Amino acid sequence: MLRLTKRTEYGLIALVHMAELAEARPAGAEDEVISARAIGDIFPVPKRMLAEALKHLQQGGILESTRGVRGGYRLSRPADQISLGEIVSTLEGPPTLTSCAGMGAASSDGGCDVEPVCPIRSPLARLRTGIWTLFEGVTLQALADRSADPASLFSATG
Amino acid sequence: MLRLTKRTEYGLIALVHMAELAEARPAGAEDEVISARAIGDIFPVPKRMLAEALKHLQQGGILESTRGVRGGYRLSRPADQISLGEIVSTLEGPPTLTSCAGMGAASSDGGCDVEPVCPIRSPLARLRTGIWTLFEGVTLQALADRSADPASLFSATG
DNA sequence: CCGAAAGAGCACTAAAGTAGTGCCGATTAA
DNA sequence: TTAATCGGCACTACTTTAGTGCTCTTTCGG
Repeated sequence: MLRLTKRTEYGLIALVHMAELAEARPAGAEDEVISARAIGDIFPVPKRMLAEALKHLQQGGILESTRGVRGGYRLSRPADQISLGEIVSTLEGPPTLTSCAGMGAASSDGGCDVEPVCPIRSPLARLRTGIWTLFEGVTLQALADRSADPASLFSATG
Repeated sequence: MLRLTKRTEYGLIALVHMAELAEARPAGAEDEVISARAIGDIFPVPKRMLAEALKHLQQGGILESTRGVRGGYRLSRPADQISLGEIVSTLEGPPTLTSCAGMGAASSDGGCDVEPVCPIRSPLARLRTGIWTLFEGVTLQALADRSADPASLFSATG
């Protein structure tokens, strides 16, 4: 029922924490990293799941990793250039809303029987775009800025 | 991953169809009903699932039912007074986005361990409100009006 | 009264998705 | 060399979802 997965939650928690770290960091220390273990010590979440989320975020280009002792992760870009849409899309795929989302009209995709007469396909696709726009309009920076006016979460749509 | 259930899809298909029927109906025939079987004959969906969805919609006050031979369902209100939010909420509960949504700060709800230090609870709650606002802003009328300007799906936010 | 059509309720199975864990390999600083 | 760390594969258990079966109740029409 329109719920994010735990892996996404854990990834978001870690990302917000990393954004806050980056904010507080002195100039010249931009390449400082934090390990999955260190994050797991701060937040009471299953460490392995957290590591899974971080791995996916690295694969998606949101995090950069350094291996070996004193290795860890850091944001690949400033937090205001990372959208919630990109994060969610990386961790669990784009929101589909319906099972037929993303399918062409071709039947070769093994898709929806209703498609030829479906009265909701098109409007729901538009709704999905609306939701997606919300996600794209929220930056990691906005998520991490806890002192901000609640209304400022959405950069564009307000 | 942010997907509606099949039951919700089937319910929406039926509702849109019923809205179109109501639109085309002559004055004085407002209490005309359509049976679950008849809808299932039109759209290639599992008839029992469709019936489940209609039953829930009746329980939620969106549909009215007439039992017995020549019984069936009809919208309990004009289509422009039924929001997508109400429909989705009836068929699968309100969107929660996170597992901790809707929980108070009390620990008695068996809730989230992270809550005391969770950095994403509050912003995600706001995001959830944003999504919910989208759903509330779409009426069954707008869903059913296929000739309309695509931009008019959302009555308020545009 | 009887039978058929229709909704209402309950319970069940099977498939899919999610949460979480185990294990081991590769890399790198000390 | 060792230990910390990321990286990849696979596996189990649990929950949700999809779909079906059966029976009861209501109501129209004969």
